[in-house]
Amino acid sequence: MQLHKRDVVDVATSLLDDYGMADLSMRRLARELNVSPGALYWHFANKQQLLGAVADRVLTAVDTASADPGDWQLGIGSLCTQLRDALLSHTDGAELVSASFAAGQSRAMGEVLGRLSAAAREAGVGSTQAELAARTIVYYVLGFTADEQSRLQWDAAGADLVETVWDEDPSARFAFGLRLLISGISVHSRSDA
Amino acid sequence: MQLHKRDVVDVATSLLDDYGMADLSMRRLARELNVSPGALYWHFANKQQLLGAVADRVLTAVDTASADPGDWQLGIGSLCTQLRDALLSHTDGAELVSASFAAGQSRAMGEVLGRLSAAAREAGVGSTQAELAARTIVYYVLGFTADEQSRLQWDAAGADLVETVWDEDPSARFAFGLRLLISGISVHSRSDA
DNA sequence: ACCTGAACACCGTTCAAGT
DNA sequence: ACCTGAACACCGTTCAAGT
Repeated sequence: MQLHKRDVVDVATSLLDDYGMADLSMRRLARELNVSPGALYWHFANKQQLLGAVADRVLTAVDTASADPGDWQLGIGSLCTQLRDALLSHTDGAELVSASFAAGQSRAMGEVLGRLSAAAREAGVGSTQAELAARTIVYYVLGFTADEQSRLQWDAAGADLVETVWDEDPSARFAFGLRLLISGISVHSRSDA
Repeated sequence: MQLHKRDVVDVATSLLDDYGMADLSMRRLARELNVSPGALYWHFANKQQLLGAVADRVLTAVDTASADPGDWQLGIGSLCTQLRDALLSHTDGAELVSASFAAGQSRAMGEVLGRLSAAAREAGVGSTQAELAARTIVYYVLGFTADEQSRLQWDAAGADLVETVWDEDPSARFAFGLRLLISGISVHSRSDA
């Protein structure tokens, strides 16, 4: 039967979950799909584009279209929490989405950025600065979660008992950084431009 | 004559500057040094460790030991500006340092983190939160600069005229995000813990 | 239109053996 | 102690040729 983009992304995602990014190669993916490596290049221009599609699949768990909550601080908080949860629910999820975002291959991250900008404008900052604030938040969420996930996966792999202060209540730690950013936005929404 | 770590890092850095991360391979590096690939593994455990050494070389331009300026906001600002400048002065510098930082292979980034924590404590936040604030700043600087650099390199390579709002005064844009974070730290340094 | 086969030009890492 | 040679087990991508 025919190979469809959907099947490719499905299998790629399960490969990611089971073995991580290092083992998510075009050749291995083709093997798993029982096609030749070249077949993938009929459906995707290159590996980056394929990874972008997998990133967008991971991000389907993030609701980027829900009605505005009216409270911008809450809006940012819940969106970022959803984003972090989505990344943590796949092996190397943060690394994958970071790379795809950096390469400009994730449509979904574009939407996240849009929602965050909207929230910042709602807070009362100008639209140029709202875009900047949104990006700052994204850098934080991706950086924090990639860090968290690499530690999680590191001491899930045998290296027990190394749990430092880092492993205690990551959600609270995550929320703290977010509060820092939200406070910053608050400050810049009144008085000075 | 003998191969020393210093020579390896020297040549690796010039390879990075001339061809970028994608072409900084162990085999290519060995070729350039007129040794066999295996020789590198006498001096470095693996590629990650070697890249960490190159990252630390890039970061020698960042002064992590200067006397405290007394003004923590200025201290954070100048350190981050130095960091960004250092990254921008090597091809794929931000990507390299990001990866090495994530892999825990950069001694220098550890020192940057320490200096930022100290500045946050000086601002009046608790030491646990100071560590978090420092990481948040690092995620921002690395994320912003990697983004900036990839755009710079992209439209240095032929794709002219695509200059959007992104390319106008990146330094001012960088400073804005930094101000956001510094404001956030200010807020959390008084009243609430 | 969609895929195979086979090639091209590479990788990182290991390790017996040499000096 | 330090390095070579050669191997192992892979990569991403292209493209004529097949159906």
